[in-house]
Amino acid sequence: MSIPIKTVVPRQIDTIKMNPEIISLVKEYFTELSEPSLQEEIAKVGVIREFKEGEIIMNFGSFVTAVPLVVKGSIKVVREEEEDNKEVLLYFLNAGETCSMSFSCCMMDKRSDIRTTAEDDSKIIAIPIKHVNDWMSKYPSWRNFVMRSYDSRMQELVKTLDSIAFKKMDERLWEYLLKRSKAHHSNIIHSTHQTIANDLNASREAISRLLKQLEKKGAISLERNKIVLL
DNA sequence: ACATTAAGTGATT
DNA sequence: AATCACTTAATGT
Repeated sequence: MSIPIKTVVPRQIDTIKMNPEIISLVKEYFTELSEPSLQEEIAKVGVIREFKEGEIIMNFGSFVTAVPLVVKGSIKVVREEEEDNKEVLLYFLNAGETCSMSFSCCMMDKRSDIRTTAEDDSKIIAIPIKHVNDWMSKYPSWRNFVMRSYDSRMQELVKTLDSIAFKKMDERLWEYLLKRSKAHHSNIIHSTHQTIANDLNASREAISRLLKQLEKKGAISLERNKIVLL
């Protein structure tokens, strides 16, 4: 049988289709981006991408080609210490948020210092970087949005910094658990003690013991691969 | 039933 | 609090 070769339909430049799904997602999760013309542009150039739980979205060293607007799920942002292969958990990105690191990477045209993985099944609107810059001068709300996400991310980082510097492991663990349950909108956390230990740069045994204490206090209950906050 | 992986324990530094 | 050297428990094949 012969299959007719499909010719590429030439696309009119001035009438790129808007993706209506993107418009409604922006309206729902990024209310700050209120200018209709901005929303339209996002709907034209944005691409919806979905990631399965555990999937690596961006690895170290790769060039950042798009800025993500997270609309569903949770994304884990991690930095690696070159020397001894250790990871530092920077933060989780949830719906309605964006990655400040990607802004700076794309504006400096730098390779990524970080790795992002889908903590949950996640969905993002990917904005190709060339627009990210254009919109900075074109749309005040976009500029504010970028600035504000820098600011809140900075605060977040300062918090984790002094958590590491001044807090004991048990407090850090508790904060970590709260953060994760919040990110998943669920008080059930699916994770091994080993993974938690890696995120907090602690040993597995230490985490196991601290979790046991929390269980005794009645704050959580433990099962294999599962922690339930009470 | 057996192998593999996760979690628990105690001793040592 | 880390590391080691186990043990025990849960799960996958």
